Amino acid sequence: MIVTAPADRIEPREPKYYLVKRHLLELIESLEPGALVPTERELTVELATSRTTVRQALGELVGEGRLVRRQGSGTYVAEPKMTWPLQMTSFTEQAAANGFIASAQLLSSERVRATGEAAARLRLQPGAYVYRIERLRLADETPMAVETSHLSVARFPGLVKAVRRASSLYRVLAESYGVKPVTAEETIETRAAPPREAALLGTDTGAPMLVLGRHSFEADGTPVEWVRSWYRGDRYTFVARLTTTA
Amino acid sequence: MIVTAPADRIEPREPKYYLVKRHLLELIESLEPGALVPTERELTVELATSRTTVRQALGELVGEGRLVRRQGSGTYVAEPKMTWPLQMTSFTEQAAANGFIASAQLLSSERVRATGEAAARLRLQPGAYVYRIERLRLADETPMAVETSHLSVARFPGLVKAVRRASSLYRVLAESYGVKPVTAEETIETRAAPPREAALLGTDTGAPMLVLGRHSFEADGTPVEWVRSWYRGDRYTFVARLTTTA
DNA sequence: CCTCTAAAATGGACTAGACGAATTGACATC
DNA sequence: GATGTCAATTCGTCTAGTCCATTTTAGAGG
Repeated sequence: MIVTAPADRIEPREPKYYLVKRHLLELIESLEPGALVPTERELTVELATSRTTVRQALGELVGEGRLVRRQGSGTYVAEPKMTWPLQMTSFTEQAAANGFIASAQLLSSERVRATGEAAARLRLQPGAYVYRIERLRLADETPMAVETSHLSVARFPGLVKAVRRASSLYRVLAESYGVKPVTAEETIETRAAPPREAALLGTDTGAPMLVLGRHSFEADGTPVEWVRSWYRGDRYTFVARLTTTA
Repeated sequence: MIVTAPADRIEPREPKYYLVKRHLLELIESLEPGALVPTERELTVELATSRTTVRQALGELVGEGRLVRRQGSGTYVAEPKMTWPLQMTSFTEQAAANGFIASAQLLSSERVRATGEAAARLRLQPGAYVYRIERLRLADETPMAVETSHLSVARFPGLVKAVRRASSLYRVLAESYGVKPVTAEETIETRAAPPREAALLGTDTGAPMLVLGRHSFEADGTPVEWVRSWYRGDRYTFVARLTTTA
């Protein structure tokens, strides 16, 4: 039994690069991770197209985590993506739950005046001071995300000193300030990688990224922090576990 | 107080197209949604670059939902993104909560033998029959997602007939079969739009998309359905609300 | 005034090629 | 055998252009 749509079915025309992409997908599925695929110039000859078109197809497959390009070397079949849970636990705990050792590399920490968005999120007067802590998050030495946290200076005096020694911000908040976020609102969207984030995460400028925003609160509803994290879209699949609250 | 990273800071070089992108971002922020931005050929002259480079910058901004391109007309500043909650409620209820009227357009419904993944997800023997229902989800007539659901034929006999009349699959499950999913695992990843999905959602092949997979279960852990939905990455920001379960 | 038609303008897809940067491998040298 | 050097190969970036599809605009004709 096959029932097709009643009406005005759109028949999209397939761009040429998409034919190349499908050809490559078949090839990828017949190979093992790590295997070398033909060079861009070989593909232009084989598929009778230009290098630009081949690169567009390759680029999408790289962005989807199916291929890895290495300049000077070649293009290879990628390892499968990792899944990463969205949970109310810290990065450190999430990593541990997945069998990784989490660490953080402090990129910068500044005391700045809150911009409109940060001030609103943290429920502060515009112009109030906030810490802006930027860290590269690693799981087993592999860079996973670039994370920029915003916290109120008035609320957490001396925070940066404590953070510079510890890898878990949540532990510092709990142990030094007695603050424990219990709810959070997490947003997810797609973005192209800026040069800096791309370099830190070992990918190319413009590669598709997943940007997570976390806005976390204490039990009484007081905002604790506002974080924006950039993850490589070709490496991670996010997983949220949902239940009926009713 | 500014503390920079201790070590080997990478100084990424900025591709030329990224300079164009930043220039355009400034322009966008100075304009209202709906405003016309210069044509590609004008930008080529103004920024002393090639059209390919201009188009790369424009393409990323379109993918991020900042610009809208209309062939034959021009490129315009886009409306802000919509946020879409990840909740254990149905599409119909989610839309209602956001003030939209949800509807569905049936694209196809087939009775097919379960592939490896569908069989595993629904805990069926490989080769068992499943319904594969493909629907275009609309909120206030605007296409939001292309949704492909998989459900066991043995478990829900005659399902497609019921679905053809109703817009809410969850309501059909509850009213006709007495089945109510209470937990779900939702995965989120980035993908480039295939021609078909792009056409259905009114965007271009290759545009960045968010692909949501939903795997839902009854209270006793029995899998109910497995769904894959394609959303336009330039239109929606997903939001998950998290709480500590401990 | 309205309607139809043709031309102009715009974005969409693609080509062929240039040059640069990173890697690899062969080869000469020690 | 170990090491350094250089050339070939690979991907990375960018250019200048062609041709097409769609939309808009201007004008001709009623």
